[in-house]
Order: sequence, then C-alpha cells, then structure tokens
Amino acid sequence: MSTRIAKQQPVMRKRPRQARSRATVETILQAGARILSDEGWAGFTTNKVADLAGVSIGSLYQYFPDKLSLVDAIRQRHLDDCLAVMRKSKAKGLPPVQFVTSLVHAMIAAHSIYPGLHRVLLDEAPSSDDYRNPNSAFEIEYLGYYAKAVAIYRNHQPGRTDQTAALIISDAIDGVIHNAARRGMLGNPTVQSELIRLVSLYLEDAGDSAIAQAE
Amino acid sequence: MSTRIAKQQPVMRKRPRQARSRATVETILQAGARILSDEGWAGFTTNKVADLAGVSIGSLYQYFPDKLSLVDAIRQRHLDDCLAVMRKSKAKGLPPVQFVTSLVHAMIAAHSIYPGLHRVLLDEAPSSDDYRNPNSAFEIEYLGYYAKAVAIYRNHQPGRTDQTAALIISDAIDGVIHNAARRGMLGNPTVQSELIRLVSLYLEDAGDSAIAQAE
Amino acid sequence: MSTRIAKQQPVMRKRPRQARSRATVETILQAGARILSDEGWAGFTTNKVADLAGVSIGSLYQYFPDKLSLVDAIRQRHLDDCLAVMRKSKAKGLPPVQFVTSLVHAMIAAHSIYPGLHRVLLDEAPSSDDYRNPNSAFEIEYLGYYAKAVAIYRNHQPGRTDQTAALIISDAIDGVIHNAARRGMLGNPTVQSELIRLVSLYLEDAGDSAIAQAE
Amino acid sequence: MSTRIAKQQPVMRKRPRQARSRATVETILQAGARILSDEGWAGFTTNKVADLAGVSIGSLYQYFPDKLSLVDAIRQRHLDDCLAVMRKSKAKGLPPVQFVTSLVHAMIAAHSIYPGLHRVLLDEAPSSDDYRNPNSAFEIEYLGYYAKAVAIYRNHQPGRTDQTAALIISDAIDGVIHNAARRGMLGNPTVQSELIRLVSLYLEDAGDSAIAQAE
DNA sequence: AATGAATGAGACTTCATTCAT
DNA sequence: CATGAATGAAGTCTCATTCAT
Repeated sequence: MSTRIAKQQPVMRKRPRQARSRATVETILQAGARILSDEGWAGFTTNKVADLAGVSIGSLYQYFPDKLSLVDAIRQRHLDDCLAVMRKSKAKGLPPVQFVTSLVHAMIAAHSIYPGLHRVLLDEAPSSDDYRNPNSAFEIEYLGYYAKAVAIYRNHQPGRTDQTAALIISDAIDGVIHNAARRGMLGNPTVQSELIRLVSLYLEDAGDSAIAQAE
Repeated sequence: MSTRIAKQQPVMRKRPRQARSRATVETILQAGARILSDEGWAGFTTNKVADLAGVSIGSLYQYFPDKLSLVDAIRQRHLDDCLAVMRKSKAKGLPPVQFVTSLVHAMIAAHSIYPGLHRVLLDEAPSSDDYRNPNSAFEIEYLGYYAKAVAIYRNHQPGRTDQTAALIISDAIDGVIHNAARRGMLGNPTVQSELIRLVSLYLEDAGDSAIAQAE
Repeated sequence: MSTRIAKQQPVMRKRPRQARSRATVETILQAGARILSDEGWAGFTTNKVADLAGVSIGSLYQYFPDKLSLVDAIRQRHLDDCLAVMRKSKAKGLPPVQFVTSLVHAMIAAHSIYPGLHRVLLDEAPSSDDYRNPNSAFEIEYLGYYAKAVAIYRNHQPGRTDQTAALIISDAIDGVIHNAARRGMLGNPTVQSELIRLVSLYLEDAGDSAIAQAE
Repeated sequence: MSTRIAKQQPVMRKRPRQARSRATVETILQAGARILSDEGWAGFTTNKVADLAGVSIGSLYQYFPDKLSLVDAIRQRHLDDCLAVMRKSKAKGLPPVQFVTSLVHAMIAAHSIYPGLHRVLLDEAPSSDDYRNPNSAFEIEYLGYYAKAVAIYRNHQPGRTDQTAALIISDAIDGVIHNAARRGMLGNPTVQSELIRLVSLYLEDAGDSAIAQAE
C-alpha cells in the first residue's frame, strides 16, 4: 500500500550535486507551483517561472530539459505530498466519523497552500507520464487507500465493489474541495462538517440498502 | 428561485441574417465545444476551431469579435442546456432516491456529449461575464434548485443551511461525474448507482445526526 | 493655365447611368472623404466607407474596382474643388494685401469642411496617378497660378525664379494652414492675419534685396 | 524656454545590458526610422523593420513591447535631435538674415537624413504621448525658441503676439521643407534662399505695418 | 443591381528553446 | 555554470476582395 511512488527517472537533465544546485532547483519548483496555482496551465510560461524564481531562463533549462519535464517534476512532488498526508490518517481503530474528519482536514490543509495547484496538475497540464491511468502507482495507492477504509468500515473482505466506492468517495471529496476553493469557501466550517457528513453517511451504510434495488 | 437566466446577447459582431450564416455560426459553436472538450483551453485556438468547422478564419471573426466572445457564447449555450436539463427533474412528490436517480442520469447525459466541456468552461476558460460569481443568475438558479430539494426532503422551511447542503450535493456530483468522465467510466452503471446512493443518503439524513456534534 | 484637369478616364468600373446610381456614387465619395479626413489613410477601409455610406460592400465594388480607384476619385474631386476655389481669387487689379487676404480666406474655407482631407490625400494616401509630379495638370495649374501673381506684383515678365517663389508661397500657406488645423486654431483671426502678412511681405518684396547676397 | 524635454524612459520591455543588445536596439531604431520615412505609417510593419534591421521579429519584441512603443522611441529620439539642432542657432547678436540662414540650414540638414520622417512622426503615426499637445515639453521649447527670436528682432518685450508669430514661422518653414522634400528639391539652393527671404522679411517687419489694418 | 457571407494573405505578438559570451 | 540575447513557429485578428443568392 505505501509503495513508494516515483521510481521512474526524475526527468532532469542533470541531477543537482551541489547544495547551490539543489537550492536552485527547489526555488524553480516552488516558483512553478505558485504560477501554476495562480495562473493555470495557460499562464505557465518558462520565462515567468525563471523570473519569479530569480534565475535566468538558461539556468532553468540546465535542470529541466523542457517545459513538460518541469511540470512533471512539480506534479510528482505534489502527488508525493498528497500521499504522505493521506498516510497519516489511518482508518483502523477509529470510528468512521473521526477517520473522515481527520482525512478531510488533511486534504483541505494540502489544498490550502496552493489552492489551484491540484486541479491544474490533474486536469489542465499535459504530462509525459500516465500518472492518471488507473494502473499508475499513484492511482493504485490513492484509491487503494480509500478501498481499504471502505472494507474496514463495511466490515467485509476487500472486493471489486470497494474500488468503486473508493472512487466515489475520493472524487466527491475532490469535487467539494475544489469548488469550495474556487468560491473562496475552503475555510468555511459548515462546508467542512457537511462534507464530513456526506462521506461518513456513505461509509457507514452497509451497501445493502434498498437504494441499489431502486435502480 | 427559478429566476430566468440572463438572456444577454451573445456578443456577436454581426447577427446572422441569412440561413447560410446561421448555419455557419452553429457549426462554429459546435466545433468550438468539441475542441474545448477534447483539448482544453490551452488547445483551443481559433484556427483549429475554424478548421474543424470547415470555414475560414475570417468567417469565424465575422461572427465573433474575438476568442473570448466565442468561448462566452459556447458557455452560455452550455449553461442554458444544463439548467434546462435540471428543470425537468422536479423533486416534489417523488421519493428521494427516484429524484436523485433522474437527476444524476440527466446530468450524466448532459456531460456525455462533450465530456470535458463543463469543467473546461467553468474552471479553465476565462470569461468576460461573472457567470461563476455566487450572485450570477446561473449560480442562483443552479444552487437554488438543489436547496429547494433539500428543504423538501428534510421536511422543513428553506434556510441558510440548505444553501450549504446544496453546495455539497452539487459539488460532489460534479466531482464524481467529472472524474469519472476523465477515467472514461461515465457509462459504468455501478458508478452511477453508487453516486446516487451517496447523494440519497445525504439527502435523506435529517441533518441532526450525531455527526455534527462529533466535530 | 486653367486647363481643365482630369481628362483621364474616371477610374470607375461602371459609369453610373441612372440617377440612383449617381446618388450612390456620391454618397460613397462623401463617406470616403469623411473617413479619410477623420481617420487618415490607415483608418480608411472599404468596409467602413460602405457602412458609413449605407451601402453594401458589394455595391461599393460595383462602382470602384478597388481601394485605390476610390481614393483616386476622392482626390480628383478634391483637387478640382481646390482649383475652382483658387480661380475665384484673381490677382490682377487688386493690391497685394487684398489679393492674399481673399486667397488665404478661400484656402481656409476649403480646408474647413474636411480638415484633414487635403493632407491625407497629398501626403499619406497612395495614388495610381502621378498627380503630385511637377508636370501633372494639377501642379501646373496650381503653381502657375501663384507664379502669375508673383510676376504681376513684382512687375516683370514671368520667369523661372517666379516658379520657386510660387512654390515658397504655396507651401508656406500649406504648412501654416495644415498645422493650424491640427492645433484647432484654423479659426483664430490672429493666425489668419499673420499668415496674410507673411505672404504679403514676401510678395511685395522686389526680390532684389540684400538678402540674396547675404547667402 | 530651454525647459529640458521630458526624459521619460523609452518604454522598453527590457533595458539592454550587454553591448550586443545595445547595438541591436540601435539597429532597430534606425531601420524603423528609414521605413517610416520611406513608406509612411501604413507601410511601417514590425516585420519589415526587423527584416531591414537584420534581426528576428522576436528580438524586436524583446526591446519594444509593441509597435507603438517602437514608434514612440523613434519619435523621442527625432524630436530630441530637432531640439539639439535648434539650440545651436542662437539669435542674439546676429543680424536676422544670418540667424534665419543658419536656422534654415540646420533644419534642412535635420530633414535630409530621413526626408519623410518628421512629417510621418508628427502627422501620421499614432502616439501614446501627447507630444503634440501645445503644453508638451517639446512644443513649449520648440515654439518658445521662435518666440524669443521674434521678441529680439522686433525689439520689444516677449508677449502673447510673439507666440502667434512663432507659430507662423515654424509652420511656414515646416511646410516649405516638407513639400520641398516630397518634390526632391530639398537641396535646391534657390528654394533655400527664398525660404530664408520669406522668414527674414517677416521677422524684420516691425509688425505695425498697414497690413493688419487692411484686414 | 444589390446584398452580405465567405475567403485568406498578412499584420501583430508570444513564448519555448538555443547558444554565444 | 550562469546569463540573457536571439530565434522563429504559431496564434490572434484585420481587411481587401469575390461570389452565390
């Protein structure tokens, strides 16, 4: 489950060896994340990133062979951060509401630094990887995490249906957080508690209710 | 609540008078929707639209004074379509599951023609209107619709809390549909029924459960 | 000297035969003059002219095969008007100051309808004719007119030097009127009287003063 | 009078730091002046300028954010040159004819490099500055210079009338030089001496002649 | 004859990328 | 290594002109 993601080659022209280089790369990645978050993929230009990072465009291209490799690096780091956050909220032992609460809070926290970044990285920006393929390391760990929680709370062996439930939960949380961010309501406590309720109710339901049959 | 959405003129440079030109405008709008859906805002170029529409770039600019006015026209049409779809699923009288079912099916249908269009229009593409301002005619009718359903099923007078519930429902559905579309799973019946369950459970819950207190 | 200018074919695709056609051509020419005057050559587009004239672009092209022929027609008419105005101020018999006064007033009047037109036609707009060649019918009559006045007032036979004097007078008047127009001072009476003084002093001077030797 | 003209930054996107780029800017400005002079505002395209300068279009836009800023830079330089030329011909102490002679020669010299440039910059090309406003630094110094000469030669205190006389002189010289340039007669010595005579006679005249009363 | 829809060359401008210093 | 000058393909938009109706 906690498979370390990102075994693939870090797509960098030259691995930074000295401290100064590492700092430069760091600055570039942060500048890139900020611009991606603030201006979206369409406003993300290599020159703007270099400017904001305070390095020359030439330096940027020493570490990232092209624009795609830069955005890939930013995404890789962001997805790693997301997984790290998630791993901290373990389901086992907790009552569902508490689990969901800690999870939602963690997710909201992760979105608060660069509010637009997640969506831009996942929806707008192109990628050389197939990070969003259902079989990618990221998706496997990400959905697997939810599927496991479903299995625990529904009290049965993990199964194929749990995958769908995981999808529903993950995507509903994503939708609410992303739209709340757009509306500037991410900090609103009612939004947070209602989101928690939405997910908890779903998670607590045995899944054998009359609803399925109604279909 | 059912405020008629603002019927502002799609800002066209020239209103088409002959049948031929009305057809041209139609073709351009459809080509634009397809490209927006398939390639996102960054891949949406006026030349590509004209090409796909099979008209010259000059013709496009006869009807739309600039790129923004074209995307505005596409958006206006799309949002109108969304509202029209929604208005067909009336809550009153139906058991919640049936209401949610018809609603979700309608929404999925609306997203199936141009799967990426909705998100691109709402998240990526810039706009001259403030269509996504919480006070815009679109948002008012859209969220008002959900708020009304919440009030009906929770069996009380409409209130401020219902607004938040409406937000949660609308954004959760949005998140699930949009991510399912990206994964190519929009047609998957399990996804559909689970989404319906997620929303129905939330809608049926009185809102006075222990969840809020747990927070 | 008063050779009728414009023997060359009016560059029109089709000579207007009916009253309606003549009216259309007239409207187009006036619309063209106004736009040329107000917006200069760079702002002069055939579509704008057609719009202002209230005819379709197709109709415009029925009378004028291309943009150049339209501007040529406008220029031809304008230069004819200028010559007509000039012919009214005859030098013979009048004291120089009175002659210059009537001439300057006539010139200012001619520039007051479309203040920018003259300069645009002579300086900016391209031409198929060589109307500004020193041997063109227009230049011959225009400068000849001034040369004749010089000969009269300097009281000798017309000669080559008079041509230069004519040039000086015509171009000085042109410069003062055109710049006054740009500054919005065409109506200023002091400007008018000083211009008259400038020209009169020059015209009254025998031409044998010490000035030439000083050079 | 000798108010230093506004030294506003030529609005450049990027100040050239290396010697190479300073040379590039210089080349671009000269190419621009030539094209403006030869082909007028309508023929002045950024691509033509870049071509003639022997640089890529991208280089041009590194230094000038748009077409207007390029023409503004060319104009600023040209007007500065004009003022510099003028400042060299001081009126005091010289007999009028000598003063006018040196002035006219200087002006002709200034127009001889790019004969059409002055007119195009002042009449055709649009501008972001209000350089031609009567209160602009340029106009104030330019006309003030002539007004001062008028006051000296007419032997009285500077006054409001001198402003008009300055206008007349400046605009008459402008008209003669500009039209002579168009006719290719700028080098003609008779034209030069006659222009000098026109201005000298006007400048020497006390201004109390019978002419004003004749009006 | 008149209309106005359609065309496309060409103008302005951006931005990813390379390379001399 | 770092810099930033230079490049040019590609995108937005205009406008003279043609042609079907």
